[in-house]
Amino acid sequence: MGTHFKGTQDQMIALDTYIKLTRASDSIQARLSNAASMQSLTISQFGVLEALMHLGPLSQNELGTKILKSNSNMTTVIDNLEKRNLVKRQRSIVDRRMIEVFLTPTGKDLIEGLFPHHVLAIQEQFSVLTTEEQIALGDLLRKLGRGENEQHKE
Amino acid sequence: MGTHFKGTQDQMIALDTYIKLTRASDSIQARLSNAASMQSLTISQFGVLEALMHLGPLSQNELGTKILKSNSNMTTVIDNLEKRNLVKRQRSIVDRRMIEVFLTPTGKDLIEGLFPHHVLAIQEQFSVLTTEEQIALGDLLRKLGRGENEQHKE
DNA sequence: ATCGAACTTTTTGATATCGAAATAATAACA
DNA sequence: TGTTATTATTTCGATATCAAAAAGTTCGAT
Repeated sequence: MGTHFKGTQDQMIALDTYIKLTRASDSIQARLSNAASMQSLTISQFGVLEALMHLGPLSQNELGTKILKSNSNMTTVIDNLEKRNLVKRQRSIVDRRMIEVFLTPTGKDLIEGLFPHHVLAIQEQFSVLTTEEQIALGDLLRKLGRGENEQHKE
Repeated sequence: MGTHFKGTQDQMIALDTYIKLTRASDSIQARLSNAASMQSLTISQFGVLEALMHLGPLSQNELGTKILKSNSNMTTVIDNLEKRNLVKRQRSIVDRRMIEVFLTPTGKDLIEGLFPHHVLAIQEQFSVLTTEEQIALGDLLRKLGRGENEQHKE
């Protein structure tokens, strides 16, 4: 147990697992960020391009929901993608509050070229685990991500 | 499988597990950031104060290693903690390249007051998993965080 | 038809985060 | 003893990230 904390057994295990979760996620993220498959895209930029590739044009709000980022952050990320001519904005005709974000041909080519390499990089990162371990891990993470125990409305 | 990607079975599982890892980590982080136990501290600020509380004075470089952040980032984080009088810098006498970072009395009181609540918040987040599940999860995450398969020097 | 609630995006101001280059100090070694 | 390599921190410029407030749009309910 890598901690200097003295509490109940239950607390120590939770704290230890939390530290491992953070470290594993940060480490994987850092390794993937440096991978050639990311070119000069950030994780969020990559996530936006990937969502547009798989799902077609989306509003900024929808994109934010997909990649778990705030709306104000989406404005910034889309700004930077637009500067590089990878996406285009277009006010929605049906609901003028929304802005539809599209891949440009350049953006489409880029993400379609990078994505397969990205998958290979991920596959390699996870190759330290067997298929069964990955599935078991995914199950535990899913429970954690959903976080069902919500009886704490302070 | 929540993905729109067609690849080998192995790739799809790795990609799916990767997405779950990212989402679980982001979700937990976001919930803890909003918890009362964080007061107005960021995750990194909290991590620095916690390390200093448990380990005593450390150099910025050591702190960066502990919380997995770059040296230049540590300069910024320590700057902001210093502004709020929670830590103090002092050039090391033995090696004048280093800066020792200390908790001020205010900083010490703050982190000692917050830490137990932080542990409770983490314990609650992880209570969706049994003790055995948390231990199993920790084992898988440890392997992943270490990332042994390093035969990819391009 | 209008008023107010709800929704989408932007702006603003603060902090985080990195890599690269600059600066300063120590260590290695010839 | 110099000279070079290494190490620790800072600065700079770019991007990310959030919450809160502002601005514009739509919707609901009268």
